[in-house]
Amino acid sequence: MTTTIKDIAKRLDISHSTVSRALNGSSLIADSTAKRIRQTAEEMGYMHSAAARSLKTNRTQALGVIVSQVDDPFFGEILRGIEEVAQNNEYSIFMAASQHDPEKERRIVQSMREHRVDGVIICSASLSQAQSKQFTKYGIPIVVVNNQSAEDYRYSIYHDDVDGSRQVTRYLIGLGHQRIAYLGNSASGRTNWERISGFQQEMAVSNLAVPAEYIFGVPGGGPENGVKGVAYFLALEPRPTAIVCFNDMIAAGVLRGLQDAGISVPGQMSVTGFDNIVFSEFTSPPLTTLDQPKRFIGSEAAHLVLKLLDVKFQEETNQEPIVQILKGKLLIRQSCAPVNNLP
Amino acid sequence: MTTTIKDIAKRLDISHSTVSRALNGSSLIADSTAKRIRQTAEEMGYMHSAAARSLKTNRTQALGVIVSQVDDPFFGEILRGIEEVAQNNEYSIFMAASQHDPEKERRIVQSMREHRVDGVIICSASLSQAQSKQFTKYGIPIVVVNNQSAEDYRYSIYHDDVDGSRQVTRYLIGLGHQRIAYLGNSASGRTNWERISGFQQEMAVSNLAVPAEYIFGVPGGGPENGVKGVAYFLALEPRPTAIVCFNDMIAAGVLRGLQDAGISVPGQMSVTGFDNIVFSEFTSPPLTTLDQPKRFIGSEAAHLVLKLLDVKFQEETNQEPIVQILKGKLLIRQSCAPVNNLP
DNA sequence: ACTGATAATGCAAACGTGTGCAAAGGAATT
DNA sequence: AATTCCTTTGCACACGTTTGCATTATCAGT
Repeated sequence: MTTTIKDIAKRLDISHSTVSRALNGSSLIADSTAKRIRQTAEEMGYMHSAAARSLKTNRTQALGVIVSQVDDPFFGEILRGIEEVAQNNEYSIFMAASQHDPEKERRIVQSMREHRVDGVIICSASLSQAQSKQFTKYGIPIVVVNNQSAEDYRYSIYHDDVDGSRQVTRYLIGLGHQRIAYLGNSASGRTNWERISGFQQEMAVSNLAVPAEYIFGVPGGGPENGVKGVAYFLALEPRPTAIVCFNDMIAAGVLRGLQDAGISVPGQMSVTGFDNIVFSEFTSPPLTTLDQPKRFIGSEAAHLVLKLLDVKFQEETNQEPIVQILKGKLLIRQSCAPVNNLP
Repeated sequence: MTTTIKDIAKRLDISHSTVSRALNGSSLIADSTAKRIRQTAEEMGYMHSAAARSLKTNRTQALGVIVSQVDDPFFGEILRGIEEVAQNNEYSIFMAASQHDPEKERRIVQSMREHRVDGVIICSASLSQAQSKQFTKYGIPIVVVNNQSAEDYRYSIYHDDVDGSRQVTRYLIGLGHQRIAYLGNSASGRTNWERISGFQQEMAVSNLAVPAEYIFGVPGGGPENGVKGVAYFLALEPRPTAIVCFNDMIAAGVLRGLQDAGISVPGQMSVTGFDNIVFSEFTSPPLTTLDQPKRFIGSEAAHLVLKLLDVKFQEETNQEPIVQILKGKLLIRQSCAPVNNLP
């Protein structure tokens, strides 16, 4: 049997309420008795029952984190940021992957409601509005990271994809490129639009034309789609001299495709990635990419939920939406070069 | 207020025990009333209180997963395997990263004990014996995945690293290599030893000598260590013609180092990885590596804890240790070639 | 020595469930 | 019509905490 607060009380011939207070550091209890209690609690291997406690307090000290895929290295880093601040604030995390499956989403949301998580962080999972309402309806605060759906959430952390995409494009333009193509991921919503938009804005600033066929979308964010995309662009006439890719995975596929086609990077074609996932440094050539502060995004998201959970905050504030937009930084490596032969 | 079982009872002018039974599908309740109850439960947006329930039942339907790093792509895939079967069996998962920090480990173990997780899966976190005893002592079953420490656990899932390493080495020998070096990760315990051991065994089978300086250890599993390692091997005389790397990350670093040194792969040097993490396919050249069934390892681990939790199993069995050893498969890509100029 | 205030502790109810046992209501058997 | 039996429901307690309130012990001030 696990030892309870009452066991300790009995052993010390004391009321269990005293034990409870002592263990929670109440100032009501005399130092001497508090000390004795803590000591025998230790001896008996006592451990709080989170269940019993949260039954009374309506707090579980647990956060729910919903991610679309755990094995996506991008989420891995965000998760790390979240986990770190959760841990530092004595919160545990419930993790679940939706895999873009509505039925799984339903079950995840249900399970998290049953466990009465104090708050929820949704990572790029395009969770349906209906599901997320299940939380807000019952007063469970939600923070959304890099929201993909068009729906608006009150509290969210974004990466500034427009700005990031502009940085990348500007760099390429600075290298003298004029025929720049964009390879997007149609399966991704808002993120993709904003990256396209940033690309177009920056091109427009420099009065560079973007023919419609220079913007292409592939149906996913994996490397295999980069291979597809590059095949498309190579068939174009005139051919672009640089390709801005939706993310690093796709860019890796593009590099592979170009190599197979015997086109040297960056000699004959410049390529950029996006996100700076861990291995983008080890493609060949190393990928010039936009370093998105993933871990920081995660930790900010966690800080935000915790803030929403803070009683002081709940009272004082007018409950205005909080949206935090973080900027990334261009990371220049070796996949881009100046155009040598202008058209 | 969240609606409780009693609210439903009151609304239907019925006892709350009847509601409880109906909602748990007890056969005692008449179909007609059960139906009415389920329906109004739905209407009122009722959701079980996991806390209250587990207070009575001593079951939380939650598993703890301790990992050393969430953002390691290797663990990401294992996690996915775990998460999938947990979800399919109505279990939630508590995730925490130890970061190799003993203090964090302590807090994680405490938190999981407080939350009374039904079982724990430890992934390559070299959790101290003292901490893991905290679980077993209180009857919480543990399954260990790829245990690094020398300590023995009753239930564990291993990858057969000896066999994997032999497969890789045999392949290289088959290509005609005779001077083969091994680049290990000294920070990793058992895994590293076994991979070295497999390497040596296979070399011995073919009567090939392994000079002491051909086995080198770097202090970590990241790519930067691959760069270090390759510098060491290149200075050797005679130089090896192939390098067997501890894992894909290190191999990626080796590829980078070789490229910087102007040595072509696989023309002048063959390189192998280990694990087959997602991007090993996108290094240049694509890495020949040992495909470790990571997702499967994860799902097997989850199945094993669930089995340990099963009452039937607990009764029937003589409680013998269960150790499952899974074999990986050599994945031939383009980082290895036959030796052209034998010494 | 008595009052009043303060510090420390105990009592008991509640949180939302599950479940053994008793009870009620029929239906079936005698 | 009385008995037995089965089906369905309710009663009441327990799970391990927290917490408002009452109670006791302690002590200073008159």
